[in-house]
Amino acid sequence: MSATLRDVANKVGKSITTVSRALNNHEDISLETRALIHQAAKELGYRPSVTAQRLQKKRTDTIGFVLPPVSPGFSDPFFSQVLAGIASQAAKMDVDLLVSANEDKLDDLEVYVSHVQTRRVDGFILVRTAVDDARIEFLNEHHFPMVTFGKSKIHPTIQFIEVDVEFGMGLATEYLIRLGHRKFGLVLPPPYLVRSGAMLQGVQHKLAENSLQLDGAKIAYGDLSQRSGYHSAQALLAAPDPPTAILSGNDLMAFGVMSAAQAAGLLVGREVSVTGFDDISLAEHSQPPLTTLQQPTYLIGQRLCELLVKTIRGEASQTEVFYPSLIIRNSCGPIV
Amino acid sequence: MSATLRDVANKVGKSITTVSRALNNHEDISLETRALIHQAAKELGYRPSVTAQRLQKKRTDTIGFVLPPVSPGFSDPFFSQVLAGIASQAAKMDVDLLVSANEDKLDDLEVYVSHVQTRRVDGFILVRTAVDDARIEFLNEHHFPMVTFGKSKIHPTIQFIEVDVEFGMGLATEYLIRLGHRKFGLVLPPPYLVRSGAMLQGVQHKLAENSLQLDGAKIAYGDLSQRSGYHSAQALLAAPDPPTAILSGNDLMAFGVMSAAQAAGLLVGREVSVTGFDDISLAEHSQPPLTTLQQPTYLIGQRLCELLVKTIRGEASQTEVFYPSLIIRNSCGPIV
DNA sequence: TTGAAAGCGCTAACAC
DNA sequence: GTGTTAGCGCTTTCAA
Repeated sequence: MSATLRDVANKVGKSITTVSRALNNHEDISLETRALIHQAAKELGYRPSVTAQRLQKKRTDTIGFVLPPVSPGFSDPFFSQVLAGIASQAAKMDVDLLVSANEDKLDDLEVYVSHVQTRRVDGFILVRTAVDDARIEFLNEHHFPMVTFGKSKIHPTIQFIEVDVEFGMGLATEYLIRLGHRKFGLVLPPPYLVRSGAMLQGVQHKLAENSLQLDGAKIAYGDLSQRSGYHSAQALLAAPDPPTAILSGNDLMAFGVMSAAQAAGLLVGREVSVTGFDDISLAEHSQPPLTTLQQPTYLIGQRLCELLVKTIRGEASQTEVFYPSLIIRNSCGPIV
Repeated sequence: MSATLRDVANKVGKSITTVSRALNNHEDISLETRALIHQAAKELGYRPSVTAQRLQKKRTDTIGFVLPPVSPGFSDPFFSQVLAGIASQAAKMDVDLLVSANEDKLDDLEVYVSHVQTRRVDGFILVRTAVDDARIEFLNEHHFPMVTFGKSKIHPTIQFIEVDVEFGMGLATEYLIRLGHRKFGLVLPPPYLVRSGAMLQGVQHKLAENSLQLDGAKIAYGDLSQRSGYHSAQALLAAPDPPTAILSGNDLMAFGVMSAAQAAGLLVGREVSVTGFDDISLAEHSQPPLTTLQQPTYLIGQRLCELLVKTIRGEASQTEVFYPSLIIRNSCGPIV
């Protein structure tokens, strides 16, 4: 098949070792031989076998990413973007990206355990940090490198990239208050996600600052799909004294919220205001275009990867916090 | 770190060879020793090193998937779904999935070349089959296993999974004709994609069957993003004698088309009809909900993976063609 | 039924 | 500067 070190060695009449070192540009090989060997390698189309290198180096130069569970039919465009960022950065840093999914309904954790035990990857990128996160627990116990998207409250020392969602939701809330809204509804991500609680706090703090408060009955939890946004909003809107503004934990749910409002005969942006979170590309072209919180999705992916690889390599690295910005479109309007 | 064969061998006082064979359930090891060894392995938490296995077996048990180019800010939910399907099937078939992206604007092909040369994967899944596809050309030359999503006209012998888009577009066209439409516009995928030409044919054939024909000036090509759908539709709608129905090559562009129509003051589903292709989950909740062609995205991913792995393993396998079905929602209506 | 030995392709200590 | 030797963890002849 493909040329090996031995082939190159034979061709130039040197030992395998010499060839290896020449190709890795070690100083102890004469410039002359180095050039000779590089030349020969090129002619033979030699490329090292990564597998052999991995065995010898006892590293995989591979990082793992487990797709958030997808009910067939639903997938979050947000994470596709993050993944694209990770993949691009991985190429730059010369590591491979191993993407996995749960084998059907197997426990999420199984995948991580298996990958660790078989030494398939050098570290993991975790998304959707949970309040009590079994993955973090497990990896931490085994001193396995990881970075998380969203800081873990329980393990604050783990490297992370964060979007300050509390700040973000505060921004949206403030905006809605200025528009005159006083009755708010929330459609949050599942409560077991760290992000969910932070979002709630963001809203509550901002309301408190303005001497307002949130009716506990006006908080709904979805599963991040439009469908769940739709149903949550239906309930919120059907209740007595319905909210005039609904903040959603992600854009997908916000789309569902808008649909529900429209199905209820409400004009979004006039009779009811809706905000999202993420600013996926669809948000710009929804009907009406969605007011939402933008986060640098692709960049986040890149940073996650960079942080992890640096952590693995023992290089200096630092966590990073992004502050989302409010993108004002037409899904919110002044209270009538 | 983690236990190796040697550790197990030492523990039971047998040779490494015996342990290896016992663990792989070779018949030539007494049931007794086998049980003993399995027991010991379990106690030590032994798991084989995949890297070592790969070196020895000269296979990587890994398949490659290169993300379609993503302009940061744009990513097609359709492919996230496909990817999820691939990943789930990969887990089932016990192979790893290596996901790559182009390092910035490097030629798409580079990634494939590099992976082949360094023997990183055993085969590739290709999406977005092009009319003249350099990737297929290259892999074929090197006798490297691959499956494509969408049959290649030039290399018809390569295994593929196909959605009959010609049939699909025919379905949509027929539906629109029945609604009374006579003036059609098209927003197609880039012409270098096999799919683009097939879609055009689907429309043209159906029109011809009904003694209608398509004005060449009413064909626009987008890049699969909403944005391009928007601009294409703007042009189509601004021209003299504009179409009353616009068929789009994917849902994302259809969203853009709807936005453009709405921006031009047209009521989608009444004054202008729009269809999409893919039926991504957003389609159900767009405003208005999009009439589109459904294809079993997740399943397609699974089949692609299955087909590739079987091909690699030399098992019997067969290409498969899916026929999309028309999902009628509210973006189309009778001609007024 | 079991073990010794070789080798997958590479890197790294240690000599010369 | 360069080569010899060993070894990463595994599978697989081939003997015993």
